[in-house]
Amino acid sequence: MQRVFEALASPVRRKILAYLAHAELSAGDIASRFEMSKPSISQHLSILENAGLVVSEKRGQFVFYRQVEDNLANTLAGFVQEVCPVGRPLRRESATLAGDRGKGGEG
Amino acid sequence: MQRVFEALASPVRRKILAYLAHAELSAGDIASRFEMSKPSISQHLSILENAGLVVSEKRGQFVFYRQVEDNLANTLAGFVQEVCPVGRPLRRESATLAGDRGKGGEG
DNA sequence: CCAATGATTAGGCAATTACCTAATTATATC
DNA sequence: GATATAATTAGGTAATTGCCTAATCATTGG
Repeated sequence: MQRVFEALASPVRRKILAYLAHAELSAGDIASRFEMSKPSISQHLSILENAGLVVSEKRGQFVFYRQVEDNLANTLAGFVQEVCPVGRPLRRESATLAGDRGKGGEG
Repeated sequence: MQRVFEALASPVRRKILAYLAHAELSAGDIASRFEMSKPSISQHLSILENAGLVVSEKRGQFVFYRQVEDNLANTLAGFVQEVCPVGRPLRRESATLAGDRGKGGEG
């Protein structure tokens, strides 16, 4: 949990997570989206991986990164439950999402 | 949002938020719960306040702090929506909370 | 006004973070 | 094996963070 919040404290790392929201990307793909050296991005990726927010898989020359879906949402949801006085906003959020069930799909 | 995540990166600050989940406390009340100098706690409190997560109110000699309830949950919920692939865990969370409605109470 | 209490501001220091370049490791291709 | 490409590791530096003590500001009460 500490590692998750440390990881999220960086704008670069949050942006990486956003990139990985919809697609798996190689380290180079990610680095090319930032004006920053590849080693720096590699470091950011390892911080995200140590936090359990992403996993990497080597295929050939490339290392692909993807999100570990459950960890981020679960960690934040758990934290909110613990620290928020009542969790009213989350409940409101819940109502909305609950209303969606049956329209979208669970997975 | 950057300030919120920066604020949450510190264990001390998260613990302060937890203390403020159920009660309003003075700066001294909070400081007494940590093995840390009052000025340091004061600094942590100002970081939380600048992030919009708490507000302070001076009454007599004392400065009382309390959570700004909506901001934390809303910020995190918004972030999860943006960055999580599908939001499945949040949906599951939702189902639970939705099931609670009618039993507990909305406020 | 003067002393006591609560809290913040100021100033300084150690540890950490974030970045860079250079070097290394691993894979693919010839 | 030699070369090119992808990625990480190593090493170094500037900026930031986190903590402390001392000093200051504000309020209460004799």
